[in-house]
Amino acid sequence: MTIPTIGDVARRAGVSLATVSRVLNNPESVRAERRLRVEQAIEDLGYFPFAAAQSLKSGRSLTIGAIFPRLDSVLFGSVLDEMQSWLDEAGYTLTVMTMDYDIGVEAKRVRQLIARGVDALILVGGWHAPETEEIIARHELPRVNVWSWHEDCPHVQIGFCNRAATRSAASHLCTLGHRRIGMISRDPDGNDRATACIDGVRDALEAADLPIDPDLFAMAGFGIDEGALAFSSLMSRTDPPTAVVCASDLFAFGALREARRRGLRVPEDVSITGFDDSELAQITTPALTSVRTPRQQMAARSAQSILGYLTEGRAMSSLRFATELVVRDSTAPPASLRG
Amino acid sequence: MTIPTIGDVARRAGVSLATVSRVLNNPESVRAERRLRVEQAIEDLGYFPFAAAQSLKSGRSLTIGAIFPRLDSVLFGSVLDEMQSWLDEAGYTLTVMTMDYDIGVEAKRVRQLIARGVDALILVGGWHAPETEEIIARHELPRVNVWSWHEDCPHVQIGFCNRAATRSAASHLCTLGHRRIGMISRDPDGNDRATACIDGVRDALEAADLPIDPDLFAMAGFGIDEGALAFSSLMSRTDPPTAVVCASDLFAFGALREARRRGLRVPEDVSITGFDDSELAQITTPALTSVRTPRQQMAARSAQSILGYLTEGRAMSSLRFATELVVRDSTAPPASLRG
DNA sequence: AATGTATATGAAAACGATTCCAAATCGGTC
DNA sequence: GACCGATTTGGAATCGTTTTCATATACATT
Repeated sequence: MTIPTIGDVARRAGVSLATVSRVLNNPESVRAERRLRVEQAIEDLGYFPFAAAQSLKSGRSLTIGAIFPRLDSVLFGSVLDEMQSWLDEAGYTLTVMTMDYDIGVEAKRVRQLIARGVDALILVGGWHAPETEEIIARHELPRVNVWSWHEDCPHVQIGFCNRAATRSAASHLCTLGHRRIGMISRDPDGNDRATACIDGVRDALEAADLPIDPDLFAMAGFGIDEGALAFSSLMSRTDPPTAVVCASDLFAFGALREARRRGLRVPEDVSITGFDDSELAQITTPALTSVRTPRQQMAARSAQSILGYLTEGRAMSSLRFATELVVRDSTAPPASLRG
Repeated sequence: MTIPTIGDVARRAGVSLATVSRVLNNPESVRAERRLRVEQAIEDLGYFPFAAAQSLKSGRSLTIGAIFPRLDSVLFGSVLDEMQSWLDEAGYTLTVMTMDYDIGVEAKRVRQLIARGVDALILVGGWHAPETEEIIARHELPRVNVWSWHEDCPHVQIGFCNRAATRSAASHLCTLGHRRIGMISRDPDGNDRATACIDGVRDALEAADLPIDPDLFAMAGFGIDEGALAFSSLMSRTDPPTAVVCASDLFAFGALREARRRGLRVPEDVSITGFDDSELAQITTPALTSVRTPRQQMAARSAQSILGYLTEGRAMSSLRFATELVVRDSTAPPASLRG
């Protein structure tokens, strides 16, 4: 029970190593009769090439590396599934790693992926550690930033404007008449999406001539529980907001849960908006007003872009998708404005 | 700007390749003075070993392969995060692939992972294609089946009894007085978890002396929408069930949504149970009665088990975790039994 | 049938690491 | 200071592929 190599195949088919390799990589260049013999031998032995050896010799691995904040989120999961399916057709494989919103960890992951010989890199967001940029540049690795879009970014980015996204949510609340608007976002440190989300809310407040109260900007790590906690701290203030913009649906779900626990009605007592428009946003009570982000498109286009470059040498280019506020039942005018 | 190899390091440090390799893999065997020189050279050049070459020569890749049905589910995502974090400490990396509930695709993935030289395999469930078993055996690859547990399984399995899990949900409904109980599950074909889930419901019905009506066992593919559809077909019958056991929380969420759309009250008009007890189960209205599955434990123990084997040669052993029915607000006695 | 061109094939040299084996160096003892 | 055993070191083979280059074969043309 030993594992067959290309040599075993060659011996069994009575040809040279080179011919077997050709049958594998460039079948038309081998005369039909021998090709069939080789194919039969491959079949008989159950042979398939050892990727490490291929990678060592050819310098490519048919593998794309992706580094995501985490996997335990429907958002990233569906994006990965979509990317996989595109890459699959072209014979490429995705290797996924996580960095838990820490660009230091990200740098380490990039190194691991490069050590593994990935042919391209997909990173989330536009801010990365200097070592990260340095090593990517040194290896001249194609890379795409997804999930964000900045005017002045020197790299290929396939994403959307997070700032415009939360701006639309906050503007919606302003238009409804809210004057004290809170926010729950991730730590903006080293996270361009969080930073942009916060800026978007400030934009809207400024445009509506509302004061910006730093105390109304709460931070949370990840997930429903942390969202609930942050919402709780916001609503415990002596002068709580009448509406809260959440930078993720999960935060909003947590806020919803905490509101119910406190006996606050949504949207009568407090309006809540989410971010991402996950499938779940439709099934909560009340259904969640949320910003729809172009996840499938980002996934598909970034995969296609990389494949185009890798297989046909086509230049990669940046792409900016629009977001859309999906208004449902979790937002309404503040109590003070209702009859 | 060229990528340094072990040879470049050796040249810069004025030592042989072998010495650099030793500094990397067995530092104590190199005298301090030279070791420092080598380490300095590694630092200067930003050198790190190319995994493909290491893997080719050493026969191991420090990589574990995992094949999951899909990634766009909080369930699998959190499990992967947990596994990653354990493996990480030991210097191992997880390569994740998906098979979309198709054991034929799974067989292809196994082959891809083996071609990539993974040191061990994590598979979901106990049923796999014959080629899958054959190739794993041939390569003598350590492997763990997670997510299910069968009395007679010849492989290492770290999971729980799916049959007992849905049995507990269905029994709960029987105890509440339901006599027409429906079910929404995945296609049992080639899926031992789905099969076991269905059997569990039948067990409970039999134990309660209730007839088994095949028409009340609906099938759905994946996700909220398909769950809604299946629920819809169940409730469109002339004699619809008064309670529905769902083999996944997502199906249950879909059922909840569809129930609301049809003006059915949950649990007054129909009871619904979920499966997995995802975080979201607490935030729906009504909160979902669901079977809690030991996802974190499965992840942690399977990672530990594999690491124990790989790094210390400890034998791997099977592990069976318990499940627990978490009763919330989506289940109640049927209308016929209430005042 | 001889020639020339185009196409198929094989031998052998890489790719970048690890590791066996033999040679060199070390430290301690007489 | 020479010798011994133990420890460090380097040379070279090797892992399984791909690919270049030279050679051999096929086919078309006269």
